[in-house]
Amino acid sequence: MSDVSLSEQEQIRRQSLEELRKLGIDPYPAAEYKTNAFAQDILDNFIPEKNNYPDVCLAGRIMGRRIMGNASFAELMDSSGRIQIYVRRDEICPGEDKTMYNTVFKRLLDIGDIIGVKGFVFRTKMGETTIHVKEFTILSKSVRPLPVVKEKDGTYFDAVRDPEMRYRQRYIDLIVNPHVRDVFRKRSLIIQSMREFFNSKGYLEVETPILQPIPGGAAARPFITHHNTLDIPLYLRIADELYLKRLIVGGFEGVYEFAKDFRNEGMDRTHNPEFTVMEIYIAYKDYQWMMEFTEEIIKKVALDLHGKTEILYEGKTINLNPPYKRITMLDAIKEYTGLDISTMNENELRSACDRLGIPHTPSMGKGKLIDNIFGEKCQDHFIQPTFITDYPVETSPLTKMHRSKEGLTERFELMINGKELANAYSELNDPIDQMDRFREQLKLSEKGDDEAMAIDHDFVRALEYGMPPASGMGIGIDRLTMLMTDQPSIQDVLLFPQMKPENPKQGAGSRKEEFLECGIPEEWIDPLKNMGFNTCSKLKEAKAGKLFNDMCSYNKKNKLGLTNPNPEDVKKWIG
RNA sequence: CGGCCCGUAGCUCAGCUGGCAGAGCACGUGACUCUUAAUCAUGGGGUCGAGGGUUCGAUUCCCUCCGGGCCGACCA
Repeated sequence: MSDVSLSEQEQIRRQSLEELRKLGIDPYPAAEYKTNAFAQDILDNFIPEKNNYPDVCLAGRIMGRRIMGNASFAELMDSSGRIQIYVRRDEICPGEDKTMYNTVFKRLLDIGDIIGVKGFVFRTKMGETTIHVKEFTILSKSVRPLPVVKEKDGTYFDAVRDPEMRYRQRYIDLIVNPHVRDVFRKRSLIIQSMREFFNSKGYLEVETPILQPIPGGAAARPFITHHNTLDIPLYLRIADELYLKRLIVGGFEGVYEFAKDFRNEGMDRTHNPEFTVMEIYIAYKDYQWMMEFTEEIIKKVALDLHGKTEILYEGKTINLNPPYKRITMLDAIKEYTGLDISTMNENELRSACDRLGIPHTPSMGKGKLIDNIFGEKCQDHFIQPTFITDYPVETSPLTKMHRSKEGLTERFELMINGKELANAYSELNDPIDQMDRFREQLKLSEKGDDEAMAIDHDFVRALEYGMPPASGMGIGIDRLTMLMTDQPSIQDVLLFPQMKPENPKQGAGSRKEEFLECGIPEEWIDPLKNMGFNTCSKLKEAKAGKLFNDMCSYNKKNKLGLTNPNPEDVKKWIG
């Protein structure tokens, strides 16, 4: 019984599956398979003179085969890497019955199957460390052919590069592009390195709500959802800042969270709707202290990952060794535009934007205009790590006013490779000022800024009880990972980046019942769909004679063994 | 949201100004007991992203749609 919607290769593999079962071999055994070695360990540590791997057992996926008759080589890939195995007929099958080799190994196994092998390690004439297999076990049969990627001297042939396949079917990407697994191991290491550092300082890792009644802590459009029992809207968090600061009010010295945040905005090379941010808040510190702390974090991550602070990103050498350059936002603008905007009012800023050719809208306040000038004219210049400090109050509603500079706040962003990597402040802990700032946001919102923050009354209430002076900082983990692993796109550092839903290969088509109502035998429904008649109405457009002929030849060609319809019935279906 | 490019066998990709849909790998069959992008022989495999239009004839030209990429806009 063959299914014509499957490709030839898939059908053959399903047949192999049946043959294995007939031979009494379970293609998906339940039992634990105890291994005692990994491929990479063997490759690294095997010494032929010592014969130090006389009895190994390992499991993995078959990635390539070279069958020469009564002996074969194959590539086995486990979580650590690839190793060659050597299988000889008369050792797999010591007796008269050569089925295990001739039939099972040579014919019924395929690239992609997962097997376990037992044997000893040796080195071939060609000098390759290889497992001489004495016994193998099928652990999982693959019924869908894997893309075959071959490699010689570091050059890959037919590598899967199609981004759509790589991101939609990440499992394939991980199987056939070994360096991809490395990227995600490094991502894990980065997080581990930071967590270690924070824990060593005694800071507490916490978890705060993802579903929030008021999405606060950042300027962004949220995702909205609905809670049925409470019958209220809830928002997926855009930041965890306001909750973490409540915990500082609560008396913790330092709290941090690796948080998934969600922003309902555009997607591109550096933006995914859900992304990971590490936010940390520490009592009795200010943003000056936080700059040094941030330098330490970045340096430690670089050292833990690469053993050095010089990294290469898109061909550019970036030195992450502190101290990093510091420049105020106003000085940066002065340096790259020649304009001193420190005394300009909103109208003067608008004409400055016009002169610089920077677009702006009436809904933009003073802060956004300054931010725009910086973003357009300055940001790209900061390739080496640079702290941009002292942001205008209008774009920093949660930041303490600058201790000495009017209209500015104690805030910095860390720029690396022209991109914002971290954002930090001396946290605003004056509840009256905070309430005023929220009200300013409300005005912006009325002006048409749909990203202005909503007032979080409970957060203000918390501040009213008194929050110690504190400094907080957020690092984009995805962007940090891109930087540290030299990946060009955020999709390359997210295991499952957001994609539009995939188109079903052939539209849903009419339901089975509709075909049955037309009088079409059940066994013919799928074949008809495969012939292109997805819907009953489409079928009715066909000519009866041609349809009858097509069905008979389709039946014959695909060896379906169905009863051919008779021409009279076909006429009736079409009506 | 706009501009440019892409979608052909399981995978990587050819396919010219419109004329029977191709290659390599993979797969099937046969040979081969240290190969390594194994080799040799031989065979099968396609809704050319979907729908419509022009045409005697469309993978090719035109339109619409779907999916993807790059650049820009919006946005951190």
